[in-house]
Amino acid sequence: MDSPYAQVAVLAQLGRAGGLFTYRIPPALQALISPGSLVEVPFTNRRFQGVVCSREDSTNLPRVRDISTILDPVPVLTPHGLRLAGWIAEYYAAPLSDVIGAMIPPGLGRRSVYLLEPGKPADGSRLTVQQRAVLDVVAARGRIAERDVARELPEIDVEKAVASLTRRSLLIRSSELAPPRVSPRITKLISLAGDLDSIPERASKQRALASILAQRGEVSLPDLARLLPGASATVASLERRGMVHIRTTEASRDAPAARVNARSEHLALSPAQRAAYQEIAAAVCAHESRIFLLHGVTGSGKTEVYLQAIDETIRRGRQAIMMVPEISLTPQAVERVASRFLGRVAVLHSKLSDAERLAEWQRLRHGEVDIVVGPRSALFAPLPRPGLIIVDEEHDPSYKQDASPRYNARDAAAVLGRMTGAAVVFGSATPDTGTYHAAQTGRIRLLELPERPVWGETGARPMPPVQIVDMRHELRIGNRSMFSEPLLEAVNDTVNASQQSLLFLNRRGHATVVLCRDCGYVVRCPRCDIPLTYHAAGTRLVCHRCDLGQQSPRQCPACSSPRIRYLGVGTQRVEEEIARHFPRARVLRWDRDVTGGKDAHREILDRFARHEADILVGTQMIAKGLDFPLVTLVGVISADSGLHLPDFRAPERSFQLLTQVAGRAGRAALPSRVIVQTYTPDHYAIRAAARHDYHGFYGQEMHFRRTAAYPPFGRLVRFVYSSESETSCRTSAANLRAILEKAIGEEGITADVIGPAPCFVARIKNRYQWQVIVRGSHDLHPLLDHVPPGWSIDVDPVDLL
DNA sequence: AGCACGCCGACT
DNA sequence: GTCGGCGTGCTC
Repeated sequence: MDSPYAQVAVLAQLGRAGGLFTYRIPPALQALISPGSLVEVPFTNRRFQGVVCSREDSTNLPRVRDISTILDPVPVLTPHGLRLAGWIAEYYAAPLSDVIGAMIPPGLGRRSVYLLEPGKPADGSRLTVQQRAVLDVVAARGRIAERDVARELPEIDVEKAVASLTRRSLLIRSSELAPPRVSPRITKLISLAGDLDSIPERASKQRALASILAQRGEVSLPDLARLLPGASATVASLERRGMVHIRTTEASRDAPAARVNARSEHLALSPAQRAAYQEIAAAVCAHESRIFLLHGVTGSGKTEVYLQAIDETIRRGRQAIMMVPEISLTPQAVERVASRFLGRVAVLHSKLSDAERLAEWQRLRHGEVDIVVGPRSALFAPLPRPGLIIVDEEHDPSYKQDASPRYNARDAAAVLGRMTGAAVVFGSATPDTGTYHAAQTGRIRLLELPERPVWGETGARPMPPVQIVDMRHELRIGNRSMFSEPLLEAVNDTVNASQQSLLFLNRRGHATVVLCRDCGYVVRCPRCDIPLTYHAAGTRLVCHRCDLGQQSPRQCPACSSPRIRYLGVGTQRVEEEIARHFPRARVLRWDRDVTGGKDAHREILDRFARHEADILVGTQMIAKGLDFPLVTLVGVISADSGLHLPDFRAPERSFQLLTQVAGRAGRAALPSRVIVQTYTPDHYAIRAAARHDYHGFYGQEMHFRRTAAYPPFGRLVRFVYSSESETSCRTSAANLRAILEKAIGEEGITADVIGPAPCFVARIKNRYQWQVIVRGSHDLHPLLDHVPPGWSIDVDPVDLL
């Protein structure tokens, strides 16, 4: 235990070499430091945070510096967390320090603080007035945050003075553990305190606000602001008149859980659900790290199986992780967990501030909650004894992180399960073909829920029939609109029946291409080369890759023709057109362009759920996990978008998306249907989705994958090079190909090299992207050591775009 | 990330 | 002849 050295993963982007450095543990810290400890270490003239990975008896390095301090008495990584980090770093060829950086919450320190270097007084040095002033402030305060110095000395260029001082070691820059400064979210609640009629006629805004209050009673300020822009100023005026009463409350930051006011009870399980539950529960009880694939059609009640398995886990004193693809898109599933296990759930969602995230992390670490729900990072929750790890919608590509470390949280979950003896459940209606293949070959246990169970008195809920509409036929009969006759009729019937429709389109905005009718010029993003998309709001063109916006041209930039045409459709255009066809129907749109406050997305869904609209138009965001009982029609405007992308998984993604969207229909007892518009009605992915036939699709897809040696019959590694110079991409890529071919020979691996070629996304923000892909039947890791720096390495890529 | 060392154009 | 560009490489 008294090994004098430690390997420390330094939490700074220190290029390659894994970011691991050896430090001496000073005697005073000997008893305090163990693997997983968060420490501060000197690094050149600065200090960084680092995590101790191991203790060492000796070192042969000529110069080893001392660990400065220990920042937290409790290790920030559990032993199994450290082992998981090691596996991820190795398997995904990422620096260990990057992996550990991703595993501990941001906001765990990283706050820049200055302090005087001990034993290096400033006196002998020549200092500018500015530098002197900065030193004085730091000396007076001891440790002080950079921004606080700037605040105290507004007239001084603090950054410049500090740069000079740190260069001479008169000041050193270090970081300190930021205390979780979770300031309470104060909400003002406004109510009417006087007589509405005493407000003068001409203060119309005040009268309007007061009448809202008269109608609704107490209303929160944010809610008022939504109803009446500029409400806070109006409230202030009313307050001066003594017309309103203002009460402040501390809103809970535990938003999703807090919204749930009633604890829900377990539902009765169908025989298939019960069988699945019992196998999972048995594995949990036996501390057996089995992996299950819970394959259940949409609406088959996978969530209820998860919930009861979680219950079993926590009753046995272990903890559960439930991963969901993207939390803002699956509010309903999250709320079910929160309401079933009131007060025992930490919800990690993307909108948490650093301080909030840290607070949730601390709650988990201190054992205050034993269930964590969140996106892929939930896998890193600091749980002492995980007993169950659920990966909901396991096929979802968002489980793969698209920046270093490029890990797949689903596959890492399996590894963590093995390390901790936790049961792992992958759930999906449309499993990843690789996962299903593993289940077929017995490497993981397959649990099937083939039917939608009957709950309560509502009767059977069959899968809705899917009608494929051939849009080529619609063109032939003279219908050039985006809606086929059958779809229009169906929407009409649904509106008339006071039921709801979902219209799905895989594309935001208004028109997809802005084109000159005379010369064919297409307006493109100057940085990414892709056509810009027309958004009706503000007549702006937006790049869907880099978000750059510009005005739509009045005339062609190339030939000055005024004949500008807008081709293709997006959600905004569908929304407008549908409103034109059905003027009496109430239409809502839900996509990434939805603006407004934090809860704007949620509000749209809530309004739709309360039947405040008849038709919801959306992108693939509406495909996931939503459950609206009144939805009896799902329309897919164009099933083809995405199907023809240059990626071998395009059919699989299309099949999954269509199946998921279709699954939004018929969640309750009402008869429902799905209409799919397509120009390729005979494509096997579309036909299989229309039949709700996963196994049929799987069979065809496996045949193709085997022939092409693609996963799961082969392994892939993708290498991407990015540079402002296309030439440098080209030469680097050619060089990499040669290196890889040589390495394949040397290592005796069966593999081939695909490329080099520009990525499908050929340019992003002025940087060209080139890729080289290796496809092989062996483990390809031995090749990775040969790859020169500058290449991003993606092991098991989820797309090749 | 910084900051060094190290080879090629415009200046006292 | 030097000052300075940022291209590779190292930091325990």
